[in-house]
Amino acid sequence: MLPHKFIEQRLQQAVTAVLPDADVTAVLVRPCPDPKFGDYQTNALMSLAKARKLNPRQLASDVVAKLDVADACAPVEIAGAGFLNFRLKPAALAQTLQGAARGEHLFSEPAAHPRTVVVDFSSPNVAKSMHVGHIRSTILGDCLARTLRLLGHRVITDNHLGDWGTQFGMLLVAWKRELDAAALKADPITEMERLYKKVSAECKANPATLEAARQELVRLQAGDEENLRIWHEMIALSRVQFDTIYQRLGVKFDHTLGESFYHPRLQPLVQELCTKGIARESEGALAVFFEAIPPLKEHPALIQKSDGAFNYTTTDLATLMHRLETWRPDEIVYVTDARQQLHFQQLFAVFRRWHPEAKTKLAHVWFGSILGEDGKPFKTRSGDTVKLSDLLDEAEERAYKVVSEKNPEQPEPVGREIARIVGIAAVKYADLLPNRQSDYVFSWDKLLALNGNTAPYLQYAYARIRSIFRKANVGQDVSPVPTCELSDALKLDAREELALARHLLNFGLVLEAVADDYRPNYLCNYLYELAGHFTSFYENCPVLKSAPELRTSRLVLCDLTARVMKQGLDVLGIETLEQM
RNA sequence: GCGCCCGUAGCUCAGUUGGAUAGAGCAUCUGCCUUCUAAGCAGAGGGUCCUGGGUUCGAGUCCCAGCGGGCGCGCCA
Repeated sequence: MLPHKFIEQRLQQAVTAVLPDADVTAVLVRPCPDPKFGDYQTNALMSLAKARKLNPRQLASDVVAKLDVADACAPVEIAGAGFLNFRLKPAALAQTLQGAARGEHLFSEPAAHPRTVVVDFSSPNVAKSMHVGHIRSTILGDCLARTLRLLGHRVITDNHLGDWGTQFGMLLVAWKRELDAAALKADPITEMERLYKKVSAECKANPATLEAARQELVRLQAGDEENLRIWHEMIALSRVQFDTIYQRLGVKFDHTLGESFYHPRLQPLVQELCTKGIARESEGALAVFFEAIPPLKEHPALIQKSDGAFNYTTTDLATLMHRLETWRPDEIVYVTDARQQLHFQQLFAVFRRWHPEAKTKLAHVWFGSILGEDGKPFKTRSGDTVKLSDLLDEAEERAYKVVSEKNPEQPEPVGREIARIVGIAAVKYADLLPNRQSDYVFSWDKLLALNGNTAPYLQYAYARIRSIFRKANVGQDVSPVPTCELSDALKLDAREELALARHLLNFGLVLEAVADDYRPNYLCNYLYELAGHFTSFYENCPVLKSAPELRTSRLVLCDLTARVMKQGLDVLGIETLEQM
């Protein structure tokens, strides 16, 4: 068991011994903010004492009297207003590191109670190009899925494609009237976007075109053969584009069930909501009202439009039901931008009223916008949305410039491959580093900066470690992370060694925090600190030139750092490089 | 009008159940490459955490009011 878990368990037992009816789930152990206090601390006793009007220092000393952590810690210290400070015994620290070096763990433990979690993210629209608006959902969602998987949960990723709706009526009109077959063949998305742009302008100007679009949509929904064929073709062409992007990003989905998949379920669903008295007629449409929920009182959810068509609340309800029936998840996570908060509040509220018995946790994980350097929504110079493929191309191109400047003698193909990995990593990292709820300003210079909290910096730290192993002649180059020989005792004496070692132990804690709060930026910051601790160690503690025993000990530390860095970056969806 | 979010160093941003002396990068300044990749390290300066109240042992974090900004608010998704 990892030390902090051990301490936490013993601490909770001690608290229970002193206060048998206390809820100990919030009695947690955290790393100390300053190493001078120790390795771990708890401040839970102070809030516990406050809630019960006890003297916090007295409670702390009562708990300490019942607390036995001597296996792992030096005597526990009561500090300040009632903190408990824990200091790991050197043997406990070394033992944990050695367990990791033997491959028994990598500073995290599988969840005690694995859950089934559906993660819904990305969701691009058919016949349109993926653009910057999809990048955060895609990258965040993928990262959360990876984190949950690493922690031992059963994760199902589902890409809810926008493949149904009014836009297809318009597209069908334009497709039939003025499709440029050659252009379609050359660049399908651009042609479909051209068609859509043209016809949607026409619809605004000319009611007859709008009516024609409506009729095409009705025919499509009624199963008209030609319309279905065209629609299928649009989906197939779009998915080629999506798959290309996902491949570049290293993102995979277990399922891609578009909106159209749920179409047959919508009518019965609406029927049921009406029969159960949950939905009712309002201004010609069918709506669910939330009189009992103050924030939603003024915001009923429409589930059928006055023209009889369904909207996205209806589809999302059907999707939700399908997921419950198919996968029986404990939790469903929706990764979308902030503007959809009201929608998800409504969706969840309808569902709770419909199925009050359901225990499934529903989480809307929302994020802010990507802004240009002018502080306005990120656009190209000409004012168009930035295509994701262009963005990734530019990232790789800019990364190549940096790479070849740093390493001019590198053969071009090698440089290109490094640039690909660095460029994609930089874009992803820039997206994961800010608190997801804040808007962030997209800046190439910051993204690809070689110093500061960026992907290249982390990758560089990793590459430096790997370089040590090449020079050390331990392990083979084919194995990205060789296991090095272990001595029985790690020698952790230098300040830099201890700081690095202690930081390694916190990896699992951070992963859990990421999963609990859906915030990958915690992991970004952890890895940045890890890289910082490592480079300090690297500057001050020679590895290869040290005496044999110390050399081995330091190689172990290097190896563990590399493994955590690689695993951490992998969770962020970022590849590592053996050489930069 | 109502709701959600934001306001932290010159700039861009972190800030884990409220917790110990508010952090990082950039920019400015000072050192460090015959030594495992200097894409680096060590150090310095720089703060009314928007304002004003409140809660309490303790508030950047919670509550109330105000100011400034972004977004959303029935038939788009």
